[in-house]
Amino acid sequence: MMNQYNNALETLREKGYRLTPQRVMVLSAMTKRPGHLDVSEISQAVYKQYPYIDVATVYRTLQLLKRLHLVTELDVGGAARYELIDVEHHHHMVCNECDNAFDFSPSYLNEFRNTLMSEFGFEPDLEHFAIGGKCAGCADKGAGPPG
Amino acid sequence: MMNQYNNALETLREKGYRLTPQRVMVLSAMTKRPGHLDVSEISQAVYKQYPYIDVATVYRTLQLLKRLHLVTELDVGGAARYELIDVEHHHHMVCNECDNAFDFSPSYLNEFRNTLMSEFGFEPDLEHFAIGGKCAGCADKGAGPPG
DNA sequence: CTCGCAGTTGCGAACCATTGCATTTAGATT
DNA sequence: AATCTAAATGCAATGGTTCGCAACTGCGAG
Repeated sequence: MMNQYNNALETLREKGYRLTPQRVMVLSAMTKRPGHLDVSEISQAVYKQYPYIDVATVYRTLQLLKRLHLVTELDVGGAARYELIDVEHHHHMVCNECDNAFDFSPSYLNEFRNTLMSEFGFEPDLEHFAIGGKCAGCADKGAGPPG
Repeated sequence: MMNQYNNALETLREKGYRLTPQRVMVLSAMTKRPGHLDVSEISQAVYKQYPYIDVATVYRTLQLLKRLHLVTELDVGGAARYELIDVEHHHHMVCNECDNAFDFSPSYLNEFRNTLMSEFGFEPDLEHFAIGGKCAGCADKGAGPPG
């Protein structure tokens, strides 16, 4: 069975990127603790194995993995969060109130994508797609006035 | 005629927010120089009138205006850029290659919004909406391997 | 016109993320 | 196993943005 971890390592190797211990540890940490992790969570996990890794390296590794479509980045609210891409990959709705993230299928965006491409020749990057809003659980509060 | 500047001031007042000189100057600067401005551009413009305003205040003002839907924020690539909301308001496609921003009408998102709401009860915040991608002018380059 | 106070500002520090550069190293070659 | 070199790391510095808190002020009440 070809899991996300091995798939990621294989992809790196076959694209000519080095399999450094740092990269392996980042991937390993993300595999052991799946979900939407921020950089400090990933770093903490790696520190347990190897306390000397630099944050810059973690950031650079995540950027690389993002460029190769091996992780997705969630940019809504506070520190960015990362997640290994599922085989069955999906997008995110992030609630501005409770900060929970929900998944939705890329198919919902198909019509939108097609329109942008045919009308403007603009090819939207829907790999890294997240949308903010208010989830079903959170009632109407909004940006209230001060008084 | 009720322009964006006066409309913004009026909205602030009627929601109970104070019309401080700093806020007025930020709005004035954005009115005089319309388009997608980053914080340093806005600050520079304000400095000409009043050199002692703090960047934090500019940021806080822009956050407030954003919450009130008086400006839109563009978060793609480098420093965030802000723009007074047009009466005929629109969204942005930002090219990841050349960094240019193009507008598109909210109507393109209607179907998408409706689907999210009916399927998940999730109300997407499409006021602050920007999408990255590759514009018609920029050819295929992509994330190439190192060698 | 003065008073009072919640809303704001300025300042400094903190935080998240990125970058330049010297040093180290993965992995191919011999 | 020793060598080589482009790629990657660590470190320190930088840039963009946010936050805590004390001082200040817009504006409504008296």
